[in-house]
Amino acid sequence: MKQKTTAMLPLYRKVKNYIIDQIDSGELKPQQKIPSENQLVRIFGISRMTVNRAVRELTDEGFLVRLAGVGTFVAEIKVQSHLLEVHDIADEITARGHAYSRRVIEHDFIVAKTDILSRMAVSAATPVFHCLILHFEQYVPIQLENRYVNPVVFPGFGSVDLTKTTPYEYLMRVAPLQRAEHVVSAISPKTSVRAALELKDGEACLLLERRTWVKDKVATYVQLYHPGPRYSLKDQFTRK
Amino acid sequence: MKQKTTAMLPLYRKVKNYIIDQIDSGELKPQQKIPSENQLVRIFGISRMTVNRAVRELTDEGFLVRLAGVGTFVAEIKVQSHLLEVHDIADEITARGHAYSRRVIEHDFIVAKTDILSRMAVSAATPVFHCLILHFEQYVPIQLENRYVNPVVFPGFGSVDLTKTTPYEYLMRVAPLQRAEHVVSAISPKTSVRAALELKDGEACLLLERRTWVKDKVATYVQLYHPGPRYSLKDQFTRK
DNA sequence: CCGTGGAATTGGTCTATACAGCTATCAACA
DNA sequence: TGTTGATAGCTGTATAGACCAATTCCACGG
Repeated sequence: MKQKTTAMLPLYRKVKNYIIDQIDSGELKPQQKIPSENQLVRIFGISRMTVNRAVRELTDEGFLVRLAGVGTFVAEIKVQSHLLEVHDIADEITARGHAYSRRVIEHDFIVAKTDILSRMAVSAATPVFHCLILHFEQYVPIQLENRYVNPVVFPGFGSVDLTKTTPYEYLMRVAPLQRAEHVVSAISPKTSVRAALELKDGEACLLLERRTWVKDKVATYVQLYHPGPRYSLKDQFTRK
Repeated sequence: MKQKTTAMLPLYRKVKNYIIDQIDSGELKPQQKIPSENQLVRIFGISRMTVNRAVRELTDEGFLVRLAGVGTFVAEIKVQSHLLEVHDIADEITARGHAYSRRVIEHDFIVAKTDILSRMAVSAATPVFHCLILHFEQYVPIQLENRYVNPVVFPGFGSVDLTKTTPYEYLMRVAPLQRAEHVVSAISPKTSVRAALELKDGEACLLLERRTWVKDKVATYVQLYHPGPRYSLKDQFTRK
């Protein structure tokens, strides 16, 4: 029986894991310098070509940034890939040079309905954090954020001042995520959503549902409602 | 003045370009075997490690598939990356084990409206191919495909029998694409679309617009309409 | 006729070494 | 004081050689 134990991993994979684990655990933080190739050579007792491959691949994958003559550094958290990058809506809007504002409608600690619970894979006895925030671009509502947060992963979320910090900002600062799932669909909004987004009768709504994981636990489940006439998702890619 | 000419590219990059160019030009087709590492060593007169790096990176990037003891082959066209993979809807449905069928509503050679022309970056004097196809999953309409095809890139598209071949199948066979753009939005369908997709009054519609490029020319522009209640886009990613 | 056991081919990994180019530092010099 | 220049440490690329593992194929023997 052939097991993929750590012991039989190729050396360059071990080095990659060594570095990734330090980033995940927080021992290595963004901007921080990692050991040089020659230091890693000494640490592992392997050749520099092998270390080089490990570090180069992590760089290609976006975890590290290298600067010849200076060193190798942990990259800023990258949470994108795929069309659906995980961004802060506030950053996005200000990046367009537009005015951003938001209104925190709810921020509480609730026992969620069963459909939410099942999506978060938490037991019915566990209350979860919840918030409902309306985001404005140029004073026009552009996103309604209905978010559920797992208190096991983010125990401090209840005491965050969401008027000063966006959920994104807080969650990213506390724990880097490792997995995400997106579902995009078009819906006819319920009246409450329609009212919030100032949609006319019959106008459609783009719903983006996102689940993120931290250490194999669902960290958050969020429903992002967007006004159909004023919002679209765009994605480009070129190869080579 | 330092120019990034071909001459001063690193060797492994030259090998990568050599292979990619053969794929792009059609000299190497999917499934086809490429020269072995030792053959490339002889062709370029460089060391195997360098060839290995080139081929390994192309494999990581999805252009090639390797099989130890057998050889290296050109991968099936990968036109994904990002959430919005470019697939054949027919394959997708049959892969789910469902019945697939389609109805070709229109297939013609028209002078498109200005908004279409501008999206395709062709002059007003140039007629383009057009087709309108309704796709069914289990005999229920699931996608309305409104496609415009640049005759400069695909001169033979007008004479394809779309009841036997899907546009995707034909287009992919004739020319691999190099760039794509997707825009996802939620709309309230016009009556014609609503009727085709058998939507009830007030039901939303998920619109996916896609432009693809071949050799810096817009090859196709397609609008894909989906019934909101019966369709969603899903995307997952895990790192590591 | 079938299977078994090399041998050849191919990819996967690793080593030891080399040289080029870039950058920060610091000492020597004008 | 301010500039120059050497140097040490870093990444980037490339080489030649080696061993292993997976696969294919063919010759040989039952």
